[in-house]
Parts: sequence; C-alpha cells; structure tokens
Amino acid sequence: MGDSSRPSRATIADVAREAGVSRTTVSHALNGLGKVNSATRDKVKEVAASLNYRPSVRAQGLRSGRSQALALLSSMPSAVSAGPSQLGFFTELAMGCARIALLKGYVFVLAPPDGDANPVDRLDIDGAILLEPAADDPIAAALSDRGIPFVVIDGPAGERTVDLHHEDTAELLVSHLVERGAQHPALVAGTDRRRSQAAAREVYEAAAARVGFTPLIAEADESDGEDGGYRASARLLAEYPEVDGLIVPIDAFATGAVRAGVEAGRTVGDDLLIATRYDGLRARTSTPPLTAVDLGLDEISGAAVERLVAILDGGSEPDASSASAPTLVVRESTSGPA
Amino acid sequence: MGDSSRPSRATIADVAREAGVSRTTVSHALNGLGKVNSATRDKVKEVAASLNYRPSVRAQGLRSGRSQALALLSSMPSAVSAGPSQLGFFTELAMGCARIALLKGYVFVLAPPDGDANPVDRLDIDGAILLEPAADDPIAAALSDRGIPFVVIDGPAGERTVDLHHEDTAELLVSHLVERGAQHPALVAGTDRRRSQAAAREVYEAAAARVGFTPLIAEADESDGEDGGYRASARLLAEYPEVDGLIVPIDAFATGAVRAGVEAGRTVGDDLLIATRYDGLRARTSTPPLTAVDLGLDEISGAAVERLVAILDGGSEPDASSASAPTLVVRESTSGPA
DNA sequence: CAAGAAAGCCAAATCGATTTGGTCACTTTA
DNA sequence: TAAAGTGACCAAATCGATTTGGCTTTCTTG
Repeated sequence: MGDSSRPSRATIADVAREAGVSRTTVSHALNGLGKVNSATRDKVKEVAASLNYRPSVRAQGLRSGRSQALALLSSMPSAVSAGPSQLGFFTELAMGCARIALLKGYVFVLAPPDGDANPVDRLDIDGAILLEPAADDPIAAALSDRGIPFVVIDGPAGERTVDLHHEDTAELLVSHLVERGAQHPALVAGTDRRRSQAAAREVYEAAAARVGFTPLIAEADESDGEDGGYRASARLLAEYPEVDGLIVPIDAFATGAVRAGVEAGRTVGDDLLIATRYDGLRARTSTPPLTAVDLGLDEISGAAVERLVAILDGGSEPDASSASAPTLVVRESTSGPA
Repeated sequence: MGDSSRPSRATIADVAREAGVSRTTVSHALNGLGKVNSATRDKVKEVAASLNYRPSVRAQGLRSGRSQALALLSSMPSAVSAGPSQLGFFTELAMGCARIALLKGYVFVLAPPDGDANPVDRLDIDGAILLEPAADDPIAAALSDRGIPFVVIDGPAGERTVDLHHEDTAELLVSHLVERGAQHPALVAGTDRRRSQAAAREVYEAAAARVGFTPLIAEADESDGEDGGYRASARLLAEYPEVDGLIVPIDAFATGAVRAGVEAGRTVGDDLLIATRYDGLRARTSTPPLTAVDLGLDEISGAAVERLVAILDGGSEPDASSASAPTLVVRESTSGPA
C-alpha cells in the first residue's frame, strides 16, 4: 500500500551537499553537459544513486517551459462520442494517441469530453490533439488563446489536420448498399454541421445523381443519441415505404434505426439494409451486427501525434501521411442472416 | 489551427505591474486571501481579465508540491489487459477513473501498460491507482519509493484496496454452469499467480467438492493470449471428452476455448458451455456470444478514485464502499442458440 | 614568458506562482 | 496616552531544477 509517511524526496541540493559540489555541477554531471572532471562526475552519479535521486518533473517543467504532456480534446457531446459503456471512438483514439505519445517521450492526459467545463486551463500540456472541432470551437479558441499548438483530427484540410477520409468512407457505404441491390437508399444524418456530416451528404447526393435514385435525407439531433436515430428512421420509413437501405453514419443513430426497421416490420439485412460508419461496440453487438467501416484509428491517432510532436520538437514535418484508405467491414445488416 | 507565434502568456508579474501593485497583492486579490481593499481587488481582477491572465499550473504545482493529477497504472502484460483493438478492461477502468477524477478536481494521466518501461518517474502525479499488482510489483515499489500514495484495485484486502469480488464472480460462473446442467465443468486458468486466478481456483475446487464433480484445471500462459487458451482447451477436451463446461475467466483465453470446442466437434452453448469473466468486446462479439459477468467497473473505478482523493486531500475516508455485487450476463454460450 | 585557451567549478538568475514576515498608518481599548 | 489591534500593502523566500556568466587554475603556444 502507499506509505503515508511521505519521505520527502532527495533534491538536487541534497545531492550537491552530499557530494561536496555545487548544484550546477550536479546538474552538469547528471545531464552530461559542461566540463566536469570524470572523477567528480562518477562521484556525483554515485551519490545521486545512493540517495535515490530523481529530478522533479515539476521543477524541470517550470524551468524549461515544457511539460512533455499531450492531450486529446473534444467538444463533441459525450453521448455521441463515448457511448454508454465509455468505450468508443474517443476512447479508442485516446489509447492510440497515448501509446505513440509515450514512445515519443510524452505522457498523455485524459480529458473526457464533459460538455460544459473547458479543461484547457487546468491542463499542463505542451500540445493537444483536437477531435472534430465545430466552427467556432470553444476548445480551439482556448488553445489558441494559451498559445498551445494543436493538431486537428478531422477538420478543414491543412498542414495541421489529419484527415479521417470522410469522402472515402461515405463512398464505401453508399456504393456498398447500391451493390447489395438497394434501389432507394436513404441517409440518416446529424443536424450539426461537422465535416463528417457534410461529406456524407455530398457523397450521398452525388451517388444519387450518378446512380439515379432520389436522395432522401432524415435528420436527428446528435445529443438525442439512439432515440434520435430511432425517431428519424421511423418517420422516414413510414413516409417513404419504398426505402430499402439506410446509411446511418452515426452509430448511436444506427442502432436506433435498426429498432425502427424491426418495428416497421422490416428484416434488417434483407429488405432493409443498414450500414454505419464507426466500427465500434455498437456496430458489432447490434442485432443483427452492423456493416461498418474500419477507419484505421490506430494509424490516424499515430499520424496526429507524430505531426504534433514534429511541431513541438521543431524537427522536420513527418512524411506526408501515408494514411491507408478505410475499409469496409461487411456484416449481417447488409448481407442477410449468416 | 494552432498559432505558431506563441504569445508568451501574461504572468502574475505582468498583472502586478499593470495594476500598480505587488505580486503578493495580485495573488491575494485573485485567490480571495489576505486583506485587500475591495477597490484594489476589483482593479486587479479587471487587469487580470484584460490581460487574459491564467495562473501557470506548472508554477502552482512546483510551489504547492501537488500536481492535481492521478494515473492508472498496471504492470500486467498488455496482451491480456488491452487486447488487439485497445479496448478493454484497462481502458474501461481508465475512462471511469478519469471521469470521477475530473469531478474531484484532478486530471488523469494515461499510462498504457507498456511491459518494460516503468513510467512512474516521468509522471507528475499526486497519487495513483494500481491495477492488480503482482507480488513484488515493480510499479508498486517505484510508487512507494517516490512517496506517491496509491490505491490498489484488486489486491490483498486492506484499507487501500478496492475489491473486484473475485470470489463472487467465480461463484457466479461455476454455479451458473452447474445450473445449466454441466456435469463436468473444467477450469481454464492462467499460470500467473494473481488474485483473480487464485480465487477462481479456490471457488472452483470448493464447488467441485460441494457439488460432487472431479476438478479439472488446464493452464495457459497469459502472454500467449487467445492461442494459449485455444491450446489448453484443445488438450483438455481431447484428453477428457466428458468435459461439458468450461470456466475461462480470461476473455482472451475464452475465445480460444470456443475455437477449440468447435474444432472438437462440440456445439458451444449446447454440449459445451463456456463462460468468461470480463464482459468486454471479446465476450460480446464472440460467436456465439459469451456468458460473462458485469463487474461494475464504473463503480469500482469510482470507489478507487474517491478513496485515493480522500487520502490525498486528507479528509475523512469515504463510506465503506457499498460496492454492489457483480451480476451475470447470460448469453448463447451457456444458453444454446437463441 | 606573457597572452590566450581550456578545464573545472560555482554563485546567482531564472521559470511563475504562493507564503512568510514584515512596514506603515490608523483605530481601539485600558 | 501608551499599548494593542487591524487594515492594506509589499519585499523576499520558497518550491527544484537549468543556465548564464563568472572566477580560478593549469596548460599551450607564438
């Protein structure tokens, strides 16, 4: 158990006193800087080891102006991003980022999307990865305000944006439904104007024109979660019974759509094909399991962290991200019962 | 995008100069301490706002000796804890901890289990939550060394341990198989000597004595993951064909066990019942889905954080944790095809 | 051999906040 | 009227490191 008699850790001054040298010399000796006699250097190292000295990360941070910490931030409503069991898109990205960050010598701070409270001021970070910022994103503003550099995952294209390949993803979904024989695929979208939504609409409408079906778009509010998707889909199916496919990018909506389909007497995977975007817990455990897209989040988070670290460490930008294309994961919701 | 011209943030000295008072007075005014004329206080606040002043978390940390940060740590091999898609037990706990920690005014640092590197020295934390430490756990040693208080999830019972209810969990699994008619339930366990394993063995053997079946235990190495579970189960089923139930606490082993069962010509859920412990992605997406236990990780992580914060803030210990008992989630692997 | 270089070491400044221990000018109270 | 408060403020110490700018010696080298 944690010892409650906290033995105040040895400081550089303790080492200096014990070794009979100045703090400067201790610092130089331990960091391999300056001119230090090798005998002195050894002596200092020995004393440091015997006192079990470790430099204080806090003090180093204050002095150097860097904390060697990064964070993943998002102002998305957590109902959408996290899901009921805390597993999901945000979490998966966070773990991916954390792993790479650690390899690069940074620690990773977890700031769960919390709705109102803006955590930026309480975070001691050198840089951040910002997930899908809305226009006028408050977190983006706070970061700029504090002079904290950040990389965006899924924002307007640019030097500091890592793309989520929304167009490709949407294209995969639409083409797949069409290939599977859907004559009247509809889109169930979110009301808020993020890039993923815009891309889905564009690609969907382009496909409608190309293939020759009438575009039908239902909308629901992201923060309503599964129920929102359910209601939008139910309305859609009631009003347009000819609809035989649903593209539902937001997975919380998608499970709602399944419910609506079943209640409307449809057989999901047979006379109603449903596909969603994020291949997470919801898609995999839905009944039937949902066709979804493997977005390659490991690569995405890795690319984001690498770009951020490149900016922070001032080195050369990493190679143009060889981000592999997203791939479809076909499941029963578009391929009928196994 | 992050602005690369970093405008060095306003410091308390800037505010003091601008307001024509000393740094002391600024500090007192902003923190509501000391005796400050209310006109002066207002003036200081106004200047602080106009300069967009925010105290440096780094400097506060150095001064106060606290970083207001916590971390979840584990020395378990990540093959077991994290799983291929980074989702899992560790992640679920981390997100739970992070949420509560944030509510309590702490930020949460993510330190993915990384095998060799001991992250403790690079972490600026006030306290930690340690997951399932082995005997002579290196991370536990490092924490004690640095004088960092920690709470254990799943360790020897005590003031600073939050229990995972292994006995109850194991009991649930064994009784369930017996109830479902298993005559010869076997146990597939890990080789390493952690509490969960010990509890599973004890409860299993007690049940064998009580109910009257011959205990059969197969072992596999945790770090072999699914394959280890597969091989152990295959051997077991080949040697003891009468086995009609498998208790496989480690979920990675469990999916291996399913594979072994199928290859041995069994029908999982019918003539071979399989149940596992952690109700995560593996259990839910296995074919067939696995009966598992809802461990109540949200409550566990909440209790751990609350206890830790109580220790750190020196307040009274929180009420004896009213940790609710784990509950069984029955799925096809023990109840036959739907 | 004197000027200059290099080795070896250290005192003090610095990072940005909080806290301690004052000073000074006015009240109160005894 | 002297002693004791108290309101308002500030200089300097402090936290624990790194870095700047010396200051001595001891070589080199023209």
